[in-house]
Amino acid sequence: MQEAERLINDLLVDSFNKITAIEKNALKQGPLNDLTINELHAIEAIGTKGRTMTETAKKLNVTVGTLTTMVNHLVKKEYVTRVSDEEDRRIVKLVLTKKGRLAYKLHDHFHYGMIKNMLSDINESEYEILIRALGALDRFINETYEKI
Amino acid sequence: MQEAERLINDLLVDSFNKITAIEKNALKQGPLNDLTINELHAIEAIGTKGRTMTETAKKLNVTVGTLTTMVNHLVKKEYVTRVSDEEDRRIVKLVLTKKGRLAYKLHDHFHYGMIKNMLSDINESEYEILIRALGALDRFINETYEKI
DNA sequence: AAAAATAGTTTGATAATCAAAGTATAGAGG
DNA sequence: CCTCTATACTTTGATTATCAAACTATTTTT
Repeated sequence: MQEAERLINDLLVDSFNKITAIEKNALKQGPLNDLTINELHAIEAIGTKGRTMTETAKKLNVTVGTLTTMVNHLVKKEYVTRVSDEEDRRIVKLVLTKKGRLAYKLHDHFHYGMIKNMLSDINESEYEILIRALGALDRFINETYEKI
Repeated sequence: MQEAERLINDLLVDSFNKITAIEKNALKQGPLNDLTINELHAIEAIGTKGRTMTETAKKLNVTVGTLTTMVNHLVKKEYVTRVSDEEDRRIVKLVLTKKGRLAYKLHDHFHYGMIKNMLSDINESEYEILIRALGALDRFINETYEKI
């Protein structure tokens, strides 16, 4: 690998691993310690507006079957409810309970702190450029991703 | 979360999720399809120079016990050998076999292609800002990580 | 020499995951 | 309106990933 590419690659891989570790640790210490990291990510994926099983599974990159068991746990722990669609009764909409929305907010806050720190070196006017750079990354990834 | 921070956060989270999915898929299709994604990452962590159990486990953010079972599989599949240290016989050094080094190279190549493509859409000024942002992210992450 | 520390492994339990089969509902074509 | 096909989800059976705690072997400290 070339020098610059290797640097960026290693920064990304290493950062990602460490973010996961930090997140896991924060979870274990904090008030949401009855959740696993994957369950928390499921809550994140369901979001404040709710999502169907298929949508959520796609966002998490797991099969719908895998999501079913995760949702079973989340329902038992009272973070999520299943609401069946009146129009099309095959569809299950996942909705966060009050407890679920609180978990969402706490996790959101955690991420916000991380990003704010990350951006502390970058001034207001450079935001736009960074967003453009990340947008390019996102476009490339989506292109590749859609081919899967 | 503020607007800009949320956007950057979502772009990053989404990108990482998709990179993982792309990687998993590439693995399943390619010549290394007897490896799971975690085993491949273990090979990546062991690296060309080899690493002890403790070092490797730390790099992967798993317990040494978890790593033991992964290494058992990798030894059975002939990607890794255990070499015990002559000086201190408690220490096990993990070393890639020829097959393991090939897997390492292939995975490395895959990452390189991804990063190269990702950067091809990004112009000079964006590139610089991206590196600064990643550097800041890395510093912040390491600071936080060390406290765990 | 005994005690404490360190490096790994094993064990027992739980969580994560998938592919494939199964259930229920909706839509399309005759 | 019936049948066939497609879609949305759940269940099942199996494998993999993971941890904490107990255990083994070796080294270091006292």
